[in-house]
Amino acid sequence: MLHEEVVGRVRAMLLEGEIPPGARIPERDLCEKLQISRTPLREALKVLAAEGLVQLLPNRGSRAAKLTDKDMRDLFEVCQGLEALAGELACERITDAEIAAVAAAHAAMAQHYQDNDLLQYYRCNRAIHEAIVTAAGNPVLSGLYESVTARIRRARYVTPMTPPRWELALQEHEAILNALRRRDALGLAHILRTHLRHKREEVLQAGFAETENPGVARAQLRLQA
Amino acid sequence: MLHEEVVGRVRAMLLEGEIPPGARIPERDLCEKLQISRTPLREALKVLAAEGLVQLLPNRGSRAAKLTDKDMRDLFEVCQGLEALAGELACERITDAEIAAVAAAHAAMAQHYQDNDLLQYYRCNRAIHEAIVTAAGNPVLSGLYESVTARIRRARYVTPMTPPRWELALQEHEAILNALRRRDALGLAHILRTHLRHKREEVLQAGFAETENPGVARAQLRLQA
DNA sequence: TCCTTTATTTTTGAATTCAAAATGGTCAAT
DNA sequence: ATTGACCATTTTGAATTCAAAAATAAAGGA
Repeated sequence: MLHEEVVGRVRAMLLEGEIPPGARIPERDLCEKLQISRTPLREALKVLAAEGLVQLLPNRGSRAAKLTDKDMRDLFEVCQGLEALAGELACERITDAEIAAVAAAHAAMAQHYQDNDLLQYYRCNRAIHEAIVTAAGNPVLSGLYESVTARIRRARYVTPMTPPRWELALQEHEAILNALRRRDALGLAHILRTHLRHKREEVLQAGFAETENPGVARAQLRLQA
Repeated sequence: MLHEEVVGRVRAMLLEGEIPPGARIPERDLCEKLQISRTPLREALKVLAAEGLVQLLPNRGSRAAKLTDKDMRDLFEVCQGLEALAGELACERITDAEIAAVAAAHAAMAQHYQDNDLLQYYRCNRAIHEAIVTAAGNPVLSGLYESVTARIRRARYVTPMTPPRWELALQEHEAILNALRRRDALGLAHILRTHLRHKREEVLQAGFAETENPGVARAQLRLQA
């Protein structure tokens, strides 16, 4: 179905930053680029607006949602709560095979840490957290988590990780893995909460939200190109 | 804007049960009823599908989502987690005025309990929980909570409350209020979790009412004929 | 020169139209 | 009588069209 396809493509463009936060989205241009008519695109925009990725302005079109500092804090809080919940549920339901998968991802991540490969490290990190959420066996939870993390990821293109922070993160991950192995629900929930609080502090401290307009100007240019 | 209006109207129809779970939604009929063209209605249906209230079948139209037992359990689990998070946050941020409001609602609820007025009791109950979520001061959280509770509410039109259950619920609410007054975040989170687990047991045990699916009904009729 | 006002163009919101897929019904064949 | 193929009708998916609102450009006056 075309509709689903379009939602996916546009969502990807938003998450990849191809359409930067705050950028206006001229329907006609996007239609041309995607080779579709306006009808399915507009449907997709409404859906993405409901997801919080797009902002609709009455009679003035839509723009990519721009997150304020407060929005970011809120998203992190919720993400934290969802992960803690996922951890608790995962402890009840996770299989040995799934734990092994998490352990493998953790090992790979540690290796990337040694190699100082930040990008690959992030990939593994995300895989671990997603594996835990999946292990919770709750599609509703998975859906909300996906939605929230997508919005967060979109805002921070790059997080500068100081060495001590990085080391701490790794230690926390080790603790997470151990709690999972012990199937210690409360312990895991607690670790996940502090782990994410640390990440939040990192991101918020870095100051992701530039309120200047040059970014918007660039957005228009890139979209036309 | 028409689009928002339509989403709201159709969502209400779904939540009120005017469109029962599992029912097919013929676009043309609904357009006629709402006096609009198909375009805005279809946009609305896509949004509601993203919210989980409507199910889209490729080339076969849409139907009101029908929740399975598992879906219900998942929703409750998430709702539980969200409320616990809201409670923790509320303890940090709630004002004395807001606490007073919760206390008032609680008192009213206790009165309705005395009067055996289940409907009004539910109204107050919901108001209390929503007040706590609001007091968390996190719009992202509020949005997700709203979405999840809406889906839950849709499934259970009526929950048969046995007297002992009801009494227990009231006691738990008393404990919730006290924890709020003490601003005891961990305590409140714990109480909210058990409180909602009890409610979930109630609902799941009752076997939430399944309204008849027209398609199924017709199939059965033809079989008998 | 700058601001206000008006006309033109562009863009959005929603209805209509068109094509494709599915549904329902009829009729022949076994 | 039941099954299966074929055609008509309905319904959906997406493009196009039309109207209204906003943005832009232009002209006139202080």
